[in-house]
Amino acid sequence: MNVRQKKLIEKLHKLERLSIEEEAVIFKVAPMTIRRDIQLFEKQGIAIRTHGGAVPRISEPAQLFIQPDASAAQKKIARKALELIPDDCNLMLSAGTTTLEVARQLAASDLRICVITNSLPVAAVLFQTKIQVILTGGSLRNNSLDLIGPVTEKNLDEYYIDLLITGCDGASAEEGFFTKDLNLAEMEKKSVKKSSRTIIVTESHKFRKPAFVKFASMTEVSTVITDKKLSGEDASKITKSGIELVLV
Amino acid sequence: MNVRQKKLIEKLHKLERLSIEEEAVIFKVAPMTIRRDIQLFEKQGIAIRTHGGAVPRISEPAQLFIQPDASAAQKKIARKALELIPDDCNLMLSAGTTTLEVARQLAASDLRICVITNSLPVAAVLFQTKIQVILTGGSLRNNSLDLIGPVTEKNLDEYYIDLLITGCDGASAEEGFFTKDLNLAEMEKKSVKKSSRTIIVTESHKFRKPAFVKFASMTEVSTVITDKKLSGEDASKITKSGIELVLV
DNA sequence: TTATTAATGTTAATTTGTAACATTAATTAT
DNA sequence: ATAATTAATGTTACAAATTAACATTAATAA
Repeated sequence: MNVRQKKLIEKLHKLERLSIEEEAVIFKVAPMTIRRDIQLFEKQGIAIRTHGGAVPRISEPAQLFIQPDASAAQKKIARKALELIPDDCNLMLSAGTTTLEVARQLAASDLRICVITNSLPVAAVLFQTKIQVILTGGSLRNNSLDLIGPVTEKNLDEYYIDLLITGCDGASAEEGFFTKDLNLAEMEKKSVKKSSRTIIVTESHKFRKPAFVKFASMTEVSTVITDKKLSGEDASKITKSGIELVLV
Repeated sequence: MNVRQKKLIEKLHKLERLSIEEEAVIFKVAPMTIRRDIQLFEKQGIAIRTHGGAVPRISEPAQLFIQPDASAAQKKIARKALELIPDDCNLMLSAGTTTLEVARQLAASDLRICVITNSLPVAAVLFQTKIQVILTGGSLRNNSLDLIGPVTEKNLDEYYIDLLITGCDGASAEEGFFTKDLNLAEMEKKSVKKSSRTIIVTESHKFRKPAFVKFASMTEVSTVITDKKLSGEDASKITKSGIELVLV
């Protein structure tokens, strides 16, 4: 491994793309030499060759943090949620795809707040932004990148929470909000009780499938943000119980 | 966005590579069509074009979890550390590049243990393995992916720890082990005191630069694993104070 | 139905990649 | 130190992939 190759690898580690033509000029060697370097890096699993260059190859643990992009509806819901977050507050963001989208938009916003979360993807998105991130401790679930268990709940006692933003696996205009996991429900229950205000962010189709365990009744939440496809019947039920309903 | 394009994106989301030739056959279209699809995906930031195809583009939060590969010495040290981990124990793995390498090797091992850590990369590496992962809560540091602070320390009280494996920023055969960060030192002190045994894993060059804050004196640790470049003088000092020294 | 637009296919020219061999630089043995 | 050997780099001709321009087909609107 020579100096040129080390410098090229350094660039890859900095997540830079390599252009064969450019690097050949920089190092004053034939393009073929850079090409051979890049072939070596690909064999070593460091790079992926592109047409005319190479890009860094991301290692496996990092790939676990890839979360699918949010739907258009989720993006709109998240944008609306952001408007309801006061500056300089303690926000609890629980795990979920819609809440992750809230985190993404928070990362790009000017809000200076403190976010408490049990979701590793949320923490990852907010890492190295203006936002202070606090992770609840606890057991890492084997199927999703979030923390649950008695210690997670105990951790919540350490903080004052102004606002909770959470999603749900299922919902009902009469009953309230549901999740599929019993342990997760316990954690959500505690969060709802602890925080001064609760905003539910969820796509409207969740209202057509109540899930396993209830973690909050409708009257326990302050605001529900969902999309316009919500049935008129459900909408009126929610508003009648005095809950703020925002349709996007 | 048509059906073909949706299916191609699905593949990318599953982290699969696309081959223009293959996909052209699968969807019974001209290679040019697939090429155009892939051009679109690149514009959207979903894919990176390679020579003859495309690979999924990893999103930014995931990229934060990329940690440089361990050195040859670190790999050897980690391998030795693994031999000293009993099956069915509670292991505390603190944050650091050498401990991360221990985690990588643990992930590939047959050990069935529970790992408590304050490092997000360690948690990521051990995610979805046989190993149960517990994260301490606390504040996410802005420069490194680990958790520190009073709540982190309080979290440690919740667990019994058989063995602590940790690295250091600096070391001295007389004084003991050091770290650069005051808050981190507090956390490390507590870990050392809590755990029945402590193994230090560190490259020998750390013995030539004592760092800022001491978190453990030499007699508080059980074993030191380092490379053979350790000076004979340091080696004899360590063994004379009754500490097990393993040179790899 | 026809006009218009969008999507896909086809082709030739360009660029990039490969493989084989030539040349130079670096090691090793003598 | 010099020759022999090996490794690294350069050069060339050829193969493959990409691009760009235009032709064709399918889809949509007038």
